[in-house]
Amino acid sequence: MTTTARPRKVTLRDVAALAGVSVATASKALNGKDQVNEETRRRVVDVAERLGFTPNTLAQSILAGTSGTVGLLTNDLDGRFSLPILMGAEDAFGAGQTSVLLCDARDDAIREQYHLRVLLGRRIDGLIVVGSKTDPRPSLGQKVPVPVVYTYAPSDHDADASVVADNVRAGSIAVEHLLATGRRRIAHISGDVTYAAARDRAAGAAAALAAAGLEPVGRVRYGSWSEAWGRAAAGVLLDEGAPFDAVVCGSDQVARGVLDLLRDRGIRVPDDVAVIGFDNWEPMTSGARPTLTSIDMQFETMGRRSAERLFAALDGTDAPGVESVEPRLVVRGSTVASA
Amino acid sequence: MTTTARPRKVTLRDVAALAGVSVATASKALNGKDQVNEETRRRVVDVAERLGFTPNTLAQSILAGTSGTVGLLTNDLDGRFSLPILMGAEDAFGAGQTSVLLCDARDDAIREQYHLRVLLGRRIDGLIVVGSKTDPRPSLGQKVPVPVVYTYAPSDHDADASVVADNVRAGSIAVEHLLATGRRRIAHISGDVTYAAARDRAAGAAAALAAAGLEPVGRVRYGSWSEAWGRAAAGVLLDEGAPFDAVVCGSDQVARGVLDLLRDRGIRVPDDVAVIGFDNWEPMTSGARPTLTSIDMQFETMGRRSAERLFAALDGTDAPGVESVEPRLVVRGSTVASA
DNA sequence: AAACGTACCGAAACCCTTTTCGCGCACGCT
DNA sequence: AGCGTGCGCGAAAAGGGTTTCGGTACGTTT
Repeated sequence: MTTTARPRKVTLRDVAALAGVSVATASKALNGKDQVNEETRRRVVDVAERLGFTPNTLAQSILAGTSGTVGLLTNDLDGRFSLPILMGAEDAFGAGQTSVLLCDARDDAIREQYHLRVLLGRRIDGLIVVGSKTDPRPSLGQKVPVPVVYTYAPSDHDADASVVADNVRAGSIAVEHLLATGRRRIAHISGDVTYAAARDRAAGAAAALAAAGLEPVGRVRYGSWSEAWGRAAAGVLLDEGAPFDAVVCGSDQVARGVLDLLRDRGIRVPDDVAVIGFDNWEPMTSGARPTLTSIDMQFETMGRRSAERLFAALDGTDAPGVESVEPRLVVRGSTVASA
Repeated sequence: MTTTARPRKVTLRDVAALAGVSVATASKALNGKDQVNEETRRRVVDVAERLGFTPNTLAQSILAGTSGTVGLLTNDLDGRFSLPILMGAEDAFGAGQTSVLLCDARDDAIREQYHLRVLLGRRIDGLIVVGSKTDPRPSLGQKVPVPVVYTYAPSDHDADASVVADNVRAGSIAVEHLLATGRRRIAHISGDVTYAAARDRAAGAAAALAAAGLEPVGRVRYGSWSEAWGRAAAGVLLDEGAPFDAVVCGSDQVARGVLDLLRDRGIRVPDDVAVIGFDNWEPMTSGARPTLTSIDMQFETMGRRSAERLFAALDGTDAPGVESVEPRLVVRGSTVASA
């Protein structure tokens, strides 16, 4: 238990003293301000380096009025959606000199309030709130004295700024791709109906079908976001006997289940039936046989955009409202043979 | 572009003024110190509430000398391993009044140095460094003036504090479980040989086999951490003809591939062959047919332990050294029929 | 009535850095 | 020699909160 007394933090005063100048001069020397002799500056910089001086950002912040930090309040830290968003945001901020304070509220309003207090106490310059579902979430309201950007889940208040995935568009893109590959009889096996993401994707898919003057094969089958559901639903679909040449799946996991069952039944993909998923989740898409075509929701872009809009809000140059991020089609073997 | 002039932050001075007391009294009133009349206290608290006063933690920190924040420096933000660690740590800290500053160095030493400077500038009280592989990583050295805990990847310096997954033990546990279910001819299909995790698990498995007086079926087959590799290796294993009744797989993804190929070849799991994976990654284990028995490396526990050790180090009551977290067996259908 | 105690309150110092402003000094010019 | 000029540096204030210490007012004791 050698309590090796950690060296007291070295302060600007120490540097100044050792360099034989005042703190004011030391400060100017280190910050590249003029009004300081080049020779003096060298001496100060030298001492600072030798002492391992690091300016206390806290003290700078208190004076500047801005802390150079933002809060990242997530509700779904174990989900795989919030992670890329987090990455994108951290990336966008890290490039500047903004640091990220991470909090996980675990979908609990009490915890959220608690974290909010702490973050405000730390004088964050802004806040990004990451939802756990795509469904709109209650706004933190106007009581928060810093700009807020909601992402993944939009705020239910119009005047707030939100960045969301465009699930409706994603649904359309999926169907349009299937149509482009010559499919005409398209079934839809989705996920949990209580998720707006499931319903939105279905709506987009339906719209694209209607625009092409086609009828869907059966109605959308909702269930859960699991492979088991994908297998079960695909089995039922086959047993019902209505012919189909493509299946839009609510997520990559569901698609994976569908693929497995089709394979079991000896149905060739993509020759007999094309399959497409959502999320472009690499472990699912690359492990599948054949590899899975999917719609990437661009979570990382969402994170970056959230950060960018937060910056804009800090400058006072951000129009509130919901911004959708365009999804991206990633073609693989489950829809196109050569891919 | 309604630049709604955000309300200037309300300070203790404002509260004091409005309550008709000095800042000192206001401070004492709000912090529950004695030496303040109960009636005065009520008045101050009341005003503070009405003004939405939040004490400036930065100012408190500058005085206290400790910031109440810790750095979480990860190198693998997109990996699924660091995330639960992060959660565990955030959880352990969030319970107290410590906030987490998140940085992603993306395995780049330059970026790491940069982030380190920033974090030290922000006067973090401690630092957790999350590696991207389980292989030892270069120590940040003694230059860092705050306690550091390395996790996932241990530091290569003995005097540092590290928290790691016990991959050797995990390998042994896997084999012991297979032996307990009556298996005797055990093959091993691993992942990328350049990963210490792969080699450690293999070593543990080999030790457990040897302890039971058994020979492995063939040598460990290294490849990559993918389902495709699992399928390929399982195919080769079958074609070689040496009988086996169990396969230890380097990861859940590899196991999934092995399961798929066995299924293709009409081999029954777990009746003919048992399969076990590592990581207990839910999307893999639950989607597999049958569901996959796996060894949970307890990442979340690692995160929590890292936080706890960091706390201990702050108290000066932490012995340096590497601490292993005990893995946990999770039995499912791929090794036991009834499960 | 004078001395003493006590309970409250407030001025000021402190933490660390930045920034403004003024001072002193050396130099060049008249 | 005297004056103006400009450069280099330092004193001091600011920023928000906590804490120490001194002071005030009131009630109590002798």
